[in-house]
Amino acid sequence: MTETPQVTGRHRELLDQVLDKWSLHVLDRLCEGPLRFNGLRRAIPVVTQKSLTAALRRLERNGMVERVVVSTRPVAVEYRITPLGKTLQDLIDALLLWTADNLPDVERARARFDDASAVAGGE
Amino acid sequence: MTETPQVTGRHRELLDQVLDKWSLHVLDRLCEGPLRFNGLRRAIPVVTQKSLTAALRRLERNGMVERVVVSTRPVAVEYRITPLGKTLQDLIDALLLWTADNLPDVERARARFDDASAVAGGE
DNA sequence: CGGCATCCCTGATGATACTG
DNA sequence: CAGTATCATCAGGGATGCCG
Repeated sequence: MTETPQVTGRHRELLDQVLDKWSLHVLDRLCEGPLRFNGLRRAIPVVTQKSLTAALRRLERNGMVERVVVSTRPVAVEYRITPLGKTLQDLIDALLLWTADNLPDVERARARFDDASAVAGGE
Repeated sequence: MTETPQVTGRHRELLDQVLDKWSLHVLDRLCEGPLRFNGLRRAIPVVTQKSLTAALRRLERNGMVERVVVSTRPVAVEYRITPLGKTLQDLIDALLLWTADNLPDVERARARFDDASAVAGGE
C-alpha cells in the first residue's frame, strides 16, 4: 500500500502543473470529448490564446492530453484526454463537488472575517 | 446527489485560495494538531514568514483554520484546523496519493516529450 | 486554422529590517 | 514571539502582430 502521503517538492510541482487555473478548465472540457484548438477557446471564452497554448503544452508534456495533428486542408489539431489524464477526472470532480458543497460556509466565514477586520481595523 | 459540477469563477477562486502552494503544507501540518506560528515555520522550513502569514490569513478568512491568541507573557498564537478545514483533508490526501501513484508515469511522459522536442527543435 | 514571438504590466514572492 | 513594512525581483498573463 501507499504509505502516508507527504507534501514534497515533486508532488507539489506536479499539482501545480496539473491543477493550475486553465488546466482544470481544459481537462474538464476534454473529458467530454476531443476538441480542436479554437474549439477549446470557444469552450473557455475567457482564456487567451497564449495561456491556452501554455496550458496545453504543459498538459501534453505531463502526459495528460494528446495532441493529434490531422494533416488536412489548412491543418486541424485535435486535443484529447489520455488514460493518465482520465485518472484525474474523479479528483477534479471531487474538488469541484467540495467547492460546491462548501462555498456557502466559506462565504459566511469570509463575511465574518471581513466584518471583524473592519471593526478592529480602519472603520 | 449533487449534479455535474462545473468550473466557475467562484469555484476556481476558492480552489486557488485553498490549494495554493503553502496552504497545502499548512493544512497538512495542522491536521496533525495545533501549532504556533514559529512551530509552523519550523515544520515547513522553506517558507518565509511573509508567505506563511499570508497563507494563514487566507485560510483563516476562508474558515479553514482558527487563530487563537493566548495572552500570556510575550504572546502566543495558536493555529488549529476547523471542522470546515477538516473536510478538505481527504481531498488533499487523495491529491497527494494521486501524485504519488502517477508521478512515475508523468515523468516518463515528460522524458518522451522533452526527447521529441529536442529532436524536432534545436538539435 | 493553429500557432509562435514580442512587449509590457501587474501580482505574487523573497530578502531585509523594524515593532508591539 | 508574532508579526508589519518596504524594497527588489520575476514569472504569468494580456495585447498585438506575423507565419505555415
